Amino acid sequence: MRTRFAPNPDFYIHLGNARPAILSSEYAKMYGGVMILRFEDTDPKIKTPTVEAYKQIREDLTWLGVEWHEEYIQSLRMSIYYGIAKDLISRGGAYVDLCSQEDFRKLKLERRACPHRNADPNTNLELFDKMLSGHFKEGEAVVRVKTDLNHPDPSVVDWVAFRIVDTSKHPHPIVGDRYVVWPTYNFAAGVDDHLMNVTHILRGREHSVNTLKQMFMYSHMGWTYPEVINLGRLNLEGLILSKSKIKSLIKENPDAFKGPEDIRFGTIASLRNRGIDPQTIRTLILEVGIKQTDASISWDNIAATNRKLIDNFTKRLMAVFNPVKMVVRNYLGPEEVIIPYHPDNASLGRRSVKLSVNDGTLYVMVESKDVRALKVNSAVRLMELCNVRVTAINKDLVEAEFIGRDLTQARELRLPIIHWVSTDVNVHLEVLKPEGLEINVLKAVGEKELSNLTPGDRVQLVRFGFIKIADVIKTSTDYVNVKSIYIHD
RNA sequence: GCCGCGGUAGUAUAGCCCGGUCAAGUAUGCGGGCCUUUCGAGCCCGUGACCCGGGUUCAAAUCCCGGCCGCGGCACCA
Repeated sequence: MRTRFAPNPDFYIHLGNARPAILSSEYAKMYGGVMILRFEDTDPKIKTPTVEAYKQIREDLTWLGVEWHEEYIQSLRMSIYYGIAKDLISRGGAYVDLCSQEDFRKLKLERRACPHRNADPNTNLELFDKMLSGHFKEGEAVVRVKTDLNHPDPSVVDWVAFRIVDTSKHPHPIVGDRYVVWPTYNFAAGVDDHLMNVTHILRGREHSVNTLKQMFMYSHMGWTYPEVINLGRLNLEGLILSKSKIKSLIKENPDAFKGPEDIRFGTIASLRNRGIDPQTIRTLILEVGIKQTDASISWDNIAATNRKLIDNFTKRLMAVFNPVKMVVRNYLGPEEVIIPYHPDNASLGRRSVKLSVNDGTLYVMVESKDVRALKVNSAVRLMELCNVRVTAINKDLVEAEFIGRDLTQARELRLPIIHWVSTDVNVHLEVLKPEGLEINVLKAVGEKELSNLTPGDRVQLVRFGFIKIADVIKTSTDYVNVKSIYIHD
């Protein structure tokens, strides 16, 4: 079994592109076959490839865990295409058409042959050489593959295999202006699938007519067409995948977006920046499978899958978003507590949290949401620290008294367990949370330990959700600002 | 408009080819319980779907026809 993934290197790949890529590589792996990566960069003018895109696509695929065994770049295979073209012309399967586009269209709709269709192969070969030598300008000549003139779909009728592109005006990023005669997608892909012995093609449904077109060429050449599986579109709830939409958004609001990798988009780079694990994407795509129907993946599903993958290996820390001060009188605990990073995974280690204790009084910050649930005389457990009874609730201050440290006691009293942050020893935390095309910036006070993280680290903020550290800015010894991205609950 | 492909719970998917074992499985979501450093994870219980209408048949999610809805294609783009 030999499969291939064949992107146009004109932009970043997104979740939708990941579907054929992952399935192709997975099937090849499953049957001990070979997976091919082929860059289809034969349009220097309209979908102009960019040098960065080749690199970016390789990087994204590697990150996704897609392994390929062979790699090709079509713009470096031009002489192969020219050779096959000559063969095809000699066999009478293709001809050089000098009609204008409009004239040909009219004839085609009347199901009539254009005057060049019946020229003999030698004349066509000469004309093709003239094309190659630069005799014709853009639009003056094309090579057409002979098909059924009565085919119900007009686009299939004698489709274009080569056209002229003025590469002095539209240079190709890899081969510059070396060639002016460029194969179309159907010619180049069709030829390569045969020459590369591709056995199974997995591609989007939008290519279904192309299979039909290419089969005419295959029959002229006496080749057999590979198995084709058309895949439906993949949507990602709440995120923009469309290449053209992303491009125009960035163009219209250059300051609002980071680039194609902005966390509000559905590119692979975006998902990576967002903190989604590659295995999450693989799992979901394999779950969706090879159906022809469109599928839309919900963020809930992504979050659930991702959470399962990372939860056990992710440190848990505390941060308070709408801090309210709490004083705990008669405090009989230590001035420092050691808390494991994860209750079930001891290998993540432990950290020590310095408390603000003064004259037997403990000072902490708690979440205003939790304060609202409190009543005077009710009790609550400060997670991993101690149990307290509330004595007074003022606007900006909750007064309480220490009643013990025991977790068992808290269990018996069925106390709510809330998280907290030390009043003196803490850091500022910003969480960027994408909501559609907006980004909400949530501010919090977090425990000091957050400043020991490095960008890229993922942590769980207890009772809030998972975040990915973007930046740790230490402006002075006292003030640390940690910037992060919200991943999911 | 023409050509093609689809429509199973909120979402995604299994089953459809080879009709009965499907009073429809799984994941996620939602509700509840146990457990726990959490409104998380895990375990347990519950919730919820075959687009509509005809036909074939002893029997239809499954086969046939029509309708509706959705998607794709109709380029000298890929």
